[in-house]
Amino acid sequence: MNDEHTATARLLWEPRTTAARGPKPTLDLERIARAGIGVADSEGLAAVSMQRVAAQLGVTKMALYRYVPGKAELVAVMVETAISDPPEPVEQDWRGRLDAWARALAEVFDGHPWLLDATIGPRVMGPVELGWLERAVAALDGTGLTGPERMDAAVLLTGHVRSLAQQARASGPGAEAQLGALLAELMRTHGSRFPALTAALADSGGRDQAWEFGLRRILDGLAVLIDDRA
Amino acid sequence: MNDEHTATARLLWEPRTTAARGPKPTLDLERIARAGIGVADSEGLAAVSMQRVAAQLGVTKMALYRYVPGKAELVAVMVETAISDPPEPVEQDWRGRLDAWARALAEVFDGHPWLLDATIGPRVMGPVELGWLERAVAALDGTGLTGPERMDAAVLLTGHVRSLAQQARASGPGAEAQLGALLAELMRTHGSRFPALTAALADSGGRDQAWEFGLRRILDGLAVLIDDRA
DNA sequence: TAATTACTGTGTACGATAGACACAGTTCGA
DNA sequence: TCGAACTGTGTCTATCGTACACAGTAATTA
Repeated sequence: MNDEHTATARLLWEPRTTAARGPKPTLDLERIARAGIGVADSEGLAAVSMQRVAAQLGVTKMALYRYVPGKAELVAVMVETAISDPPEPVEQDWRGRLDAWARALAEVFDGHPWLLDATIGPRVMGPVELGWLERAVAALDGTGLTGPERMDAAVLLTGHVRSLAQQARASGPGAEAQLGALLAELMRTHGSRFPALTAALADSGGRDQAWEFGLRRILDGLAVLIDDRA
Repeated sequence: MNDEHTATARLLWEPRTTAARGPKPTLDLERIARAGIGVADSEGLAAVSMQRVAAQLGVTKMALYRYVPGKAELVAVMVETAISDPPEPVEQDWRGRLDAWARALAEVFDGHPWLLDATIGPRVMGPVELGWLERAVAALDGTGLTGPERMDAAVLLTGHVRSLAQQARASGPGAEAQLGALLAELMRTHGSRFPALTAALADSGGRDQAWEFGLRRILDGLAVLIDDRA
């Protein structure tokens, strides 16, 4: 029962207790998290090591273990810190609210691409992350959807944002753009094995609409259900 | 230019050349990949190390480097091998085809949960993986959608499948189910900060419909667009 | 047949990683 | 004033990916 998940939960949810005795701590959890975020932002999550973060703060790596049980928990705190608070709900209908929510979430992933790596797999959500979910569910209040349906809609939207953020990272600026050239090369050589793909890539009217396209489809699909309920 | 991505591309796309001279190889790429898949299936991607895979095959870890340039490429081959070929397209309308496609893809992720970890981030797709994309795009032939739109729809659907597979892993059977208990505990303590979530979880009619819910919403959204075109 | 050449798997070595543990210095409460 | 609680540090181990030299093997060539 007392495994790593509960340790993470305690770290993310329980209030920090200040030590009564002993020397003043040089650091605090927030500063450590920010240092880690700095490294991850500029060099990726793989570059985040205890050594690296500690060096950034002018301390030995072992000092960090006074604040964090292990690296996994450090990353969890980094995630919770990097996700800024969800935006204030806009005064519109459910569609406008969800639209704004999705765009704000996309901005978070855009600012910290490593969040995609750090938030994969089963894990404990912190209060800030749960706050985002709360906002999405709240945005659907008064639509006639049941509780589980509102949850499912939020999950669906989150999935789209994540998926497109990942896509953006692969085809975005920087050295990764070379991946596109590689794919083009492969399609030129083996294109005959993928006729539908070749055709689809050929008539490229306006590109990079995947984000708007998916968002509109999802909201349209929700609208069908909501209208049906009314 | 000659970086790791091109090495992966060569490994995945170019035909294997057999050595003219020298001792008979004890292994082949396929066996190595299967060994890695076996480890990943039972103990997760984190348990896949060169040592572990080599031991599984009765060889030293260094022997693997005769077949694979490095671990990253090994994982790429594992991915390409674990994703079985896409299913034969069913004889139905676009909606039936996409529906079947999505369910088949979900089964792949269900059988190899580590694929979620291994397919994150910018990377080179192999022929099998690209074959899946091809099938999804082909399923939308004759719908009046443009090429890019068909691509975007495929990406949207893939994102949903991935997202829900991840969700399933977190709340699925096994020791991870404890995460749900942890979340419930947190909601009991801090529930007042998340009123909409609390309400949504309270009136839980039928649970675990997120997969069907999302799929239906996406297909409905696509239907709106397709009908609009006609 | 003998020598050459290309390829195989192995053993050793190195740097980087996460983390356990003992220790000395620091601060507050008794 | 003394001891308890806490701090950051130095040392140590196990594990990881991988570079490199080496000896054995099989086909090609002389």
